[in-house]
Amino acid sequence: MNSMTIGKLSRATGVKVTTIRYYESIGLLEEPERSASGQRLYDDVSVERLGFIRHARDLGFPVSAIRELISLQVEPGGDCAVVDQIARRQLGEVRRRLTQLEALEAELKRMISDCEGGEIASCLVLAALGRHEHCLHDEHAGKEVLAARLSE
Amino acid sequence: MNSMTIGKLSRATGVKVTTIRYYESIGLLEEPERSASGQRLYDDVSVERLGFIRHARDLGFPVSAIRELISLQVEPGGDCAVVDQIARRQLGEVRRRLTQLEALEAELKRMISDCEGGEIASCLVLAALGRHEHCLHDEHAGKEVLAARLSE
DNA sequence: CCTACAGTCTACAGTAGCTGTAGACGCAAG
DNA sequence: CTTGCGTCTACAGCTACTGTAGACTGTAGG
Repeated sequence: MNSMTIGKLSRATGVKVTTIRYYESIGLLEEPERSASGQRLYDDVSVERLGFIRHARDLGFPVSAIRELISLQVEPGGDCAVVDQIARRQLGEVRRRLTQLEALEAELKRMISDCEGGEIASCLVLAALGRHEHCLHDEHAGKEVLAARLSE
Repeated sequence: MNSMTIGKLSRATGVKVTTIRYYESIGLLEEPERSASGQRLYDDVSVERLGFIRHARDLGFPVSAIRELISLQVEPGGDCAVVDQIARRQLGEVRRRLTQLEALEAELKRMISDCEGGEIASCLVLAALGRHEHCLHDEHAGKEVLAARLSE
């Protein structure tokens, strides 16, 4: 018998118990069997599925994309191009963030190296944060990429 | 007279009206004067302050850090080291994310280039997502950096 | 068999950093 | 005077979870 409780599934996949229940609640994982007392019972297939979800999440795929990937997985006769497109979109996203972060790293590095210590009144980090008109977000720079929020 | 409504402040700084009100509600911006009819009235100093906040947010500083920076700004006799430390912490964060994203980019690129089209049943992107045991999150890799969520 | 304790259950609130909505009021131009 | 945008408050919603409360279950030791 290959049935396990939610805790074992959690340890097997590295996904927290609460997160597993959350995935079930939003329909990413289908509802599992229950024991007589109502505890969720999973099997090896569940480990596979949750591993897939976790890996996709770790790669930064949003839940909506994962939902799409799962629905595609279910009909194995379909065209691979859709999957490819989702992966490419994700790669584009990752590259966009990389570009942003590289710019941020450069500016932070510059700010910090300019700051030679001393009193706050003359702190160059604070000054740099104030000098917003010459930095990333110049209204006329036309680089929308940089204007996008980091956390997006 | 240099007084402006919230809409003008929004246009002057590139911060949305709703976001300005949100910043006020969480105490990042102090409550402004009001007109007789209750509309918020700002001045050039407000533009400075909001610009500072926006720039710091764009650099990825969390609101809590910005709050700290503002409170430091208010007492100009203090030591610059605290500011420096916040900036360095932020730089560390940015670099951590850069490392993660570079790894993700590599894996996504590999996944996509492996996929030569065809049917979903044999799609290598989906297969790669399933093959979680050999990828970023190998339990024994010991690289916690890579295990951290992208969206953090 | 009893007790202790870890594990599980549901349901709901909280997190960050906003965005969107509803419905009422303000203000300037035609 | 009306049109239409701007502003107001208050609250719900977003993503992807995390944390909490309070009750129940399962198991190992004594």
